[in-house]
Amino acid sequence: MENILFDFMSKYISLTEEEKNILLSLDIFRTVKKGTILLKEGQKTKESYFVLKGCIRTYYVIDSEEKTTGFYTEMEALTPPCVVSKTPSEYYISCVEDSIITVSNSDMETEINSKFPKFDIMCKILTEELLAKQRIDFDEFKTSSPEQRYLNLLEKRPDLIQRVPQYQLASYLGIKPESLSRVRARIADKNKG
Amino acid sequence: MENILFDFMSKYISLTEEEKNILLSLDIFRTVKKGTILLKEGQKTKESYFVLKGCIRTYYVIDSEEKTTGFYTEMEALTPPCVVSKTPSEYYISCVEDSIITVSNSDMETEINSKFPKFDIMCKILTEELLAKQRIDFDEFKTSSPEQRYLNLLEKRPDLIQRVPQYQLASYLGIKPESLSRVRARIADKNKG
DNA sequence: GTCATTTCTTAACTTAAGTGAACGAGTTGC
DNA sequence: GCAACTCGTTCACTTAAGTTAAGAAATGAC
Repeated sequence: MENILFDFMSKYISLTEEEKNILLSLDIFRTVKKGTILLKEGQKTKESYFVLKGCIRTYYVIDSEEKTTGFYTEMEALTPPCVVSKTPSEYYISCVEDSIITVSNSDMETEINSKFPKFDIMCKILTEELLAKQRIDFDEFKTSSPEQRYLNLLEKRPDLIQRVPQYQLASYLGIKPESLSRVRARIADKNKG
Repeated sequence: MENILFDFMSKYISLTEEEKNILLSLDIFRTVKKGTILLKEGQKTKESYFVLKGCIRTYYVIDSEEKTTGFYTEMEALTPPCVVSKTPSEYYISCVEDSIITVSNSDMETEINSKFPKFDIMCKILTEELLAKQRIDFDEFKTSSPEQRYLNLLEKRPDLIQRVPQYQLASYLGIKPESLSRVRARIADKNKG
């Protein structure tokens, strides 16, 4: 379990055994059951998450309807905007599957960053990469139709379509579940002839 | 002109006269005419932009149609994703209005950051804030209809609707110019009675 | 296993966005 | 001034998404 995290980190920085031990002593690993709610709307938190195994999602409740806006799977990190803005959360975070994650809080990160410049450098690189990736995702979303977005997802994250309920995928694609059903039917038709 | 930048920076860090002079010596200020293209598709660059006055936009050309995905106005910074990924740019950047901007390259930033830890801290805060803000913008986009998105823009960036051509706003809202015309007509109707 | 609940699909209908074309207002160039 | 262009709007028509409702399929609880 720990090795998954260290392997990931080794892509960005090299870690000594001592540094690894300090990370381990922080007791950040958690196993969470499917359906567990990690964060609720209105709640304040300083916690960030990193998914080692499984899948978590972010969703809003608008007019008593769930609107899923993000899925985080293996090797993906999530720092809720409310941690940065220091305001109550606008959305929920819950586990789509039984998952293994790390949970760290921002005070803890500040302390580690000051002790280990390496760690700080890694965070900076990760944040910049994430910003660029998210910018591109948003651009793709804006410039394509629901059907194109579904096909795009099928190509880039085919696993999501298998492991996540359709109604959650629908709002992730910016449409209603009924529309997603039709999109899928339309595509299946085309592939037949 | 310089003071606009220093005032902005002073919200995050305090600068000595010496530090200000070093920044000035880098010769990063540019005035650019409306229509100037700062970056072309396929081009490689290490440049980041910060708008002191005016407006620049990012757009893709897809099937020989412009798709505008972002506008950057006073006190907004833009580091193209291609600078982070070190690949050719997927989009264009051009000036919507005569503008005053700063142009800095990533080597320069690396050097300043290593000399002035303060600057590095500011960059980190800015990047994290931007990531959170962008995440929320994307979520709002996904969870709302074209009409709601237009109303949202009217509330949050009313200036944009005045200073930017409608056809550029349309793709920014994820729709065609004809649809934006209808949305506007619909809203005007509602306000009459 | 059965029952209850949740999730997915289908259908009929409504509403809005995409498409192709035309028109007028406003610019720009010469 | 006039022609050429750009831009925004409108229209008629097509296509697709939203809505409401019903039922089938899958899942979970016991």
